[in-house]
Amino acid sequence: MKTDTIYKKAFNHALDLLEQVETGVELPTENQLAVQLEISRTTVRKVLRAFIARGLISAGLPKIKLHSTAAAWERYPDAETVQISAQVEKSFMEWILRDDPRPGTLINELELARKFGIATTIIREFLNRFQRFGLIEKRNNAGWIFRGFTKDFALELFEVREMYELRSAKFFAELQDSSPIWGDLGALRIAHVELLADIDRRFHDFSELDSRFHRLVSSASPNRFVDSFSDVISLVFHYHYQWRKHDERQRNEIAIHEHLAYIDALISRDINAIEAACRAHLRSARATLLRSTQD
Amino acid sequence: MKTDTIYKKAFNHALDLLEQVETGVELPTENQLAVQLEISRTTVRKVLRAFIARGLISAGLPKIKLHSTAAAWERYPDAETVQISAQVEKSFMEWILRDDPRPGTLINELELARKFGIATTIIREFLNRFQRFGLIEKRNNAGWIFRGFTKDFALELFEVREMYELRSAKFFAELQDSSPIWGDLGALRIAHVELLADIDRRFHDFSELDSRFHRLVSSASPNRFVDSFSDVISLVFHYHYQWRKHDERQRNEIAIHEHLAYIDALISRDINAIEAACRAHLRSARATLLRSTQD
DNA sequence: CTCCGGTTTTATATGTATAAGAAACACACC
DNA sequence: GGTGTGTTTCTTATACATATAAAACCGGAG
Repeated sequence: MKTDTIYKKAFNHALDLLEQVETGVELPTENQLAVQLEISRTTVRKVLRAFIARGLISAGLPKIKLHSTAAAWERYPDAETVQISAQVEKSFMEWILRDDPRPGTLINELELARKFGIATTIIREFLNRFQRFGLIEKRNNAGWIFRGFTKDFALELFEVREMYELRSAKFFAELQDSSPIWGDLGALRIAHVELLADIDRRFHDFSELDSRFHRLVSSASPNRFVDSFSDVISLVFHYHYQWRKHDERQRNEIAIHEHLAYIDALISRDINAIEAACRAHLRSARATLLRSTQD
Repeated sequence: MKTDTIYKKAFNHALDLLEQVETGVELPTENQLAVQLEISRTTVRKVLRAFIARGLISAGLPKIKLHSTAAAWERYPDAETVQISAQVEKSFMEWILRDDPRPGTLINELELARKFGIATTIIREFLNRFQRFGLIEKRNNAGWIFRGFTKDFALELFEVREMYELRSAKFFAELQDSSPIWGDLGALRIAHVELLADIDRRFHDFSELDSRFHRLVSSASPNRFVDSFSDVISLVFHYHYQWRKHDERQRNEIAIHEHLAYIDALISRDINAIEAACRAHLRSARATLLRSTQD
């Protein structure tokens, strides 16, 4: 059966909102809440019923916030607010990082399902979607093979990444002055500088910044195939950073400097400078990745 | 339950093989047949049992081909020899071609399942895999949207295709003289010439030749991401050719000439000539595709 | 006629069941 | 001891069931 993670997440979210209003105030309509919480009215009503049952709001109409005890404000744990299908990727990647299966290892749907404590359907669905990341391969009627986090994988990944990144960077430089994307780039530059200033403590925040930056660059000229490749890169880097922790701080510091050079080149709109900065960054990112491959 | 399409296909295949030997001849072992038919021994045995039941071969060991009536040689219809999951793509694309849904149309799993006469599980699995073709998009908890065979789609597709094709062509030109791929290219050239000679009758054979040629070019420098994109192109062209039939013969004739020029450029190994021929071909392919988009 | 909340319908997410097929095991024979 | 068939076990492909969530429908009020 479908899990009620959406409801639980909405419940927590609605509780946050409710906390911020005074006792006695009227609540927004169901439709308004549905829009605000980005869920259907059906679920909003379920949340409201729960609130009423807990004595947080009045039962009649219009609904009013009531004064209530602290216990009634109990939230659902975060783990219960994510859909199973979303958890699978995490479980799967963690399994790879932990068990470090050899390239060529057979992946068994049932075994994974048992290991992760979920139904095979979900595993299958996940594997089918995950296929595009190039780390697994399907053999008809005979299961899946883990291809491994190999040198080939890294090289092939970067070959495509370089094509895409250079393409996007060139489009970026041609953006109108009036484009709001320049503002986003400025904000991102500041975020980089701030992170750099506090690098010793916050170095693991870089992974997310990295992903944001590269997505911004490609957003200058949307292309569904390029965009979808960003997911591949994000995933690989997200987990890669966890894979090789030992010089993470230093690696990230270097990467931030490269990003800053790249950002400044973009701002200068000098095509040659952009290409140089972009290539320099990719070269060093590839070298880092290659160092942690499996073969 | 799982369908027995593998068995039926193997049955037909084995019947073809059996037909070619004389009555009284001993059959290969089960293991040998398994290798030859590319299936497991379990299924080979099922086929052999069926053959025995039909009086085609002897029951004891060693198994011998018997003389039997024409009726015993009945085959399973082709439609029953493909796995359901493989049929879905066909049904789905035909649905798109026939119903011509507007971009933005909601796709309903249950409705499709009923229309195609299969379980929703399979539709879901298909949609998940099909996502990468960029024609549909998933909205969480709210089904799928058909994005349409639009101008944007064609342009984005060709942008990536051009990057990939130029890259592969360059690698191709650097292939060692001794590489067997040159032989394949020669054979493909001949196939093109032959098709051209008989273009009036065989013009629909071009679609397959097109796909073979582009795959050969990219095989010079394997890259899983590039290769996987070939599937996208093949699919689009395969169905696109069916979409706009009216000047198909002429379009294909032109494309064959472009291919020949491209092949000759590859053989010459002249980078500039290759790039020119490649771009020329892609430009015309894109123009053709654009003419049949939806908006 | 637009928005509201009550009610009903439909669709998706996830679990479970099972036949078909693959793989492993076992024993015999040359 | 390798190869062959009989037998058993395990895995995948597919169908089906059901709870949750989304969407559609509806009558009433401002």
